[in-house]
Amino acid sequence: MSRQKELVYEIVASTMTHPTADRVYEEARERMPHISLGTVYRNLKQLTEEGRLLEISTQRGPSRYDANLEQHSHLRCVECNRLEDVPESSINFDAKSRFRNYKILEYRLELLGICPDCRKTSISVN
Amino acid sequence: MSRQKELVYEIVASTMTHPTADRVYEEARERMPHISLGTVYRNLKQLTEEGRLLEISTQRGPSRYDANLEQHSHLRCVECNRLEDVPESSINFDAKSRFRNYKILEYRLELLGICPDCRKTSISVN
DNA sequence: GTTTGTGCAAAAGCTTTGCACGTTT
DNA sequence: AAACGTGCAAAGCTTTTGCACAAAC
Repeated sequence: MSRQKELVYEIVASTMTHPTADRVYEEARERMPHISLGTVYRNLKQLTEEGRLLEISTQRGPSRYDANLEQHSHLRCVECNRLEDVPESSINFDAKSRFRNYKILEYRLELLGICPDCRKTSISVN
Repeated sequence: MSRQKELVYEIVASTMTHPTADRVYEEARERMPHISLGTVYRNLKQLTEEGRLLEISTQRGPSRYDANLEQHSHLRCVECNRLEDVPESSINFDAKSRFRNYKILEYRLELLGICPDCRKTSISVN
């Protein structure tokens, strides 16, 4: 585990905002000015493959990364793109193991909505 | 509604495979050889905004399009990338309208699994 | 004739990759 | 010195966009 990889992991793990690769890059440069974007992508990919991070591809924009490995869902505000965790316990879903002869490995639920802050400032949406 | 737009819609609506933009383009060219990829993208986007199509962005690869407007989920095979519909009735989910002070507009559930065909040919996965 | 949509090609956004070099063992 | 990871830059893939022209009204 190189210093760069460690830094990338630490940044994702210490952030609540599910940062994009680019955001991780920005933060990483503050502590390691010569790190490259390619290295950030490489390490994010490796960490994801090793199961230490989760890649979240939402309906819009670049992938975001998450160090919370528990099964949970995400709630994205369609206006500001903020991404929040939703714990598994809030969801009631049964076809976890098998469905239509597929072997289910995992499921991804994305809720799309307007967050409290954006609801305040938008008139039309209730 | 231009002839191109009509064709794009018709191709998506008549296909069960949730085609990508590129796939729609390939099919469209068979019937309208001078149609451009840009036009396909433009029309897919418009049709989506008009609510006549659904854009499905899966965990991997380009967006795919769906003319089935009923609330339903998708089941993607992580091996062959095949994408199948899952009817709403198979899923039990309550936080449809409000959650954590968000206004929920819609939710997206992506199931990841191995389809029957791929399970046959892969030894390790059961 | 004005509006609208098209084809084409260039650009933009996100991600991966080739390569030479530096580090680690 | 072999194996591995990096920085950099180029390339790749998906999608959007500017523009001149064509089609529709």
